[in-house]
Amino acid sequence: MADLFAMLADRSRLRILVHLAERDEACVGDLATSAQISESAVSHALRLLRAHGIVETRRDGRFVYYALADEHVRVLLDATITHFDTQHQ
Amino acid sequence: MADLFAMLADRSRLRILVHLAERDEACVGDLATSAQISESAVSHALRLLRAHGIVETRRDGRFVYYALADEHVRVLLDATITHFDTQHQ
DNA sequence: CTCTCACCTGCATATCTGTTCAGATATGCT
DNA sequence: AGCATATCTGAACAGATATGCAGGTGAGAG
Repeated sequence: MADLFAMLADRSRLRILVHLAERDEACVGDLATSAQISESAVSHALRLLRAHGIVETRRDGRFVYYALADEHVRVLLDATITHFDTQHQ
Repeated sequence: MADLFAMLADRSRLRILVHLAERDEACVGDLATSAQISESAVSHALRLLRAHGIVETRRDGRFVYYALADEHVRVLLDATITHFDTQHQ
């Protein structure tokens, strides 16, 4: 349980996950540009997320598409986002 | 947002928070024994949680009672707990 | 086969984090 | 005031973590 939260406790990973929650799936390069992180860092981050079962991959030619593996993470993110929206005006 | 998750990303703090979620409030010594952490570590943990607005304090004589500052954290914990219950049988 | 593109991986490093220890502070009691 | 209890604090150490770099892999195009 702490492990799950630990995966959400990093700005880069959070950005990636929020982008994935919005788009259903995305490839590494897109995530790197939209989240403003180097491709290497994105790759490292995705590896961790994948190892923890938070995202899953689909290969299509040269591209690897990542998506949330589990609706629960989306729910958790949504809940937290709306909390912050209502909390800080 | 990452900061909130970071506070939940530690076994000791999680234990403390779960105990607080069950009991409404508790003093440092009780949390130390029930969560099986040294009083010093509990104190450090509670200081962080307090600094992040996750718990709040009430002094009563020599005792300091801690409680969840915000229903949202309880909701988040409950949601995650039930998720893990349904996930792993 | 070679080249390019998209992505991955190991290493090094700098930074952060949690815990313990020792000592400080605060409160109540006699 | 002196003492005991409850909690706090700062320093220090060990372990974890995120990032950039340099090179490696896999897949399609020419």
